[in-house]
Amino acid sequence: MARPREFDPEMALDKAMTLFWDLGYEEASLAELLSTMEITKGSFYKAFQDKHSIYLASLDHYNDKVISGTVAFLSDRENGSGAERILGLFGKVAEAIDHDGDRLGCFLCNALVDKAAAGGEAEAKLQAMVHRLENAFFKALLEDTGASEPAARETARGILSAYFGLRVLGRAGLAKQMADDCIRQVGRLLKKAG
Amino acid sequence: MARPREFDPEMALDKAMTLFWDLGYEEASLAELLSTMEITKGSFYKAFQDKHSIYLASLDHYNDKVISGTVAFLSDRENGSGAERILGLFGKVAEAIDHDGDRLGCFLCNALVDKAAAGGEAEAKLQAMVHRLENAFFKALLEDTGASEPAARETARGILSAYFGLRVLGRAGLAKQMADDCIRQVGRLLKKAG
DNA sequence: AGGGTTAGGAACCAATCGGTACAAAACACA
DNA sequence: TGTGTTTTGTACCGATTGGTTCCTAACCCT
Repeated sequence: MARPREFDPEMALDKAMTLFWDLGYEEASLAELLSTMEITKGSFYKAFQDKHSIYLASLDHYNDKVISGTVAFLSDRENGSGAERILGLFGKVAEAIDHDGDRLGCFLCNALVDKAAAGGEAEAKLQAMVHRLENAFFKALLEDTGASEPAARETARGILSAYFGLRVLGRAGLAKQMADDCIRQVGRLLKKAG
Repeated sequence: MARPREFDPEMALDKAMTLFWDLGYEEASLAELLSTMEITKGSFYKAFQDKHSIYLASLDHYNDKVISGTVAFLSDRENGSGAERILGLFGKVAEAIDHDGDRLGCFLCNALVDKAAAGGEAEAKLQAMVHRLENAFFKALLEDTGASEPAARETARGILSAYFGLRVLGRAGLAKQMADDCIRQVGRLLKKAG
């Protein structure tokens, strides 16, 4: 019935997400977005409302892809006990850092700090993602130890903050030296109080 | 010998620092800088080289004022044992968050994530500040327990990541609910392995 | 009081910002 | 083969970006 679009919207969104992830909201200019998405302005504004809208869409995309993947990993009993899964997640992060030299960090963590995103819809999305992560830690902790719910909740939050801290250090380029030590400390939190 | 300047350069720098702290590098526009510093363009470019230079100066200023204050607090035996001082620091952070509703977070932490600052001189300054903090934790830990240096180093890094994580959560507006739990977990890290 | 020197402030700058308008192009369907 | 519909690309928009110029104002010192 009409001219078909020449690009895959999801692929384009994925590229946009990566750019926001790397640069933050303001620093990712429209021009850079267009070039990395490999579309032109016309297509951009037709497919995605405007810059702010595609930023929100990028947050959702991150939630759907990355956070969901992380939560799934933390929930999957095939990855070992709850504590093993949590340590496994940290191990994967550390590996990405000093194997692939990852300096992107975590989009969620970066966006939490990014003031341009703050307020309104974005903040609500971010907080929802944080709670998803927290609950994934919480459930993993509850599962393999007989810990009380309040104790597991507390530990989950401690691990959550250690997680964000590690991602900050990773982005700063310092985690290569520190990641292993940080993870061993997370391991201590997992021992018998979890 | 000449016309005296009508503003206090250190006060102005302090204002600039706070704006960068709150908004990040890009988001803090020159216009906003000028209005919060209460000077005009002429004075600005005469006293401080350009935007990037005053950003670097702001980082130094933060190091001199805030980081130094934190390190001093962590070193001062009048604030209790090493572990008590560390918990005291976290307590102060938590108090700022749910008493004054602090959403600024930590400039160091924010800047570590801010890509606009990344690379070159800024990154070196940031890493130096991180190491100052790490060493302050390390020394506090070494002091009151008879822990080995490697063990204290490891714990210091775990605490460092928990610290940054808490600051991220604080900036996200989530620490009000989580701060106490996070701190109790830090307390666990301080027990006998520190 | 006057000269030397510096700060202050406004006018101006090109470049870039995000966003819009609109015509040409490419398809589906009749 | 049109015809209607949607995508695509480009030209254009005002606003704002960081930065420079340059004249005037204000001061210290002799």
